[in-house]
Amino acid sequence: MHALNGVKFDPQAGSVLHIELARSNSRRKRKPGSGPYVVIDNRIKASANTQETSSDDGDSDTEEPSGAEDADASNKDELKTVKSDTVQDPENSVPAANEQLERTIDEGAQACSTLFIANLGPNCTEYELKQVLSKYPGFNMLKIRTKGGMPVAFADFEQVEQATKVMTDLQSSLLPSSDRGGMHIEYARSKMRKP
DNA sequence: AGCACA
Repeated sequence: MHALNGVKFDPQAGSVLHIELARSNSRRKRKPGSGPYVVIDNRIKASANTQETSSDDGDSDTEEPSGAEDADASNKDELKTVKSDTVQDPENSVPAANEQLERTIDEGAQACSTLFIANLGPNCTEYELKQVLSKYPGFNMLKIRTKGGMPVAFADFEQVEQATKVMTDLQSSLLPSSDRGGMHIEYARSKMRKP
């Protein structure tokens, strides 16, 4: 099949590559060993290909008296090198100095009163983590969620500074249940962000 | 790197 296609079309036409790829894709559509049900799909693809190839078919057209078929440049595909010379930086303008009272270790995250704790041990319990966090002032509540893999925790505090204190203090610290290194603490991701 | 509840 593919050999016939390559011979039939002239290499000067840029559409050859496109047609060959389409036919090869239709061939790959056949699922090996799937059974006779695939025949319907093959028919549909074959009819579609016939319609596509009929337009570029090399039949001699006597309908047009001018006969300027060679001058038709629709099939010519010139290789154009697309260059983006001017790179516009979208965030070039710095609006103002950040008025953050707290110097955040992770500058990318927005400070908030809820901490996101990850890199916990596989069997880290909420009780164990709560015992550590409850030593700090302003501790509100703790939730542990186990989504398939490793558990993650959310610790909420009264004030942002209190959460920051806990984050900087317990950062990379090991729990008795930790076996994958110290826990990783960030500010919890909030839907409310500065525009 | 991995971000849920209300």
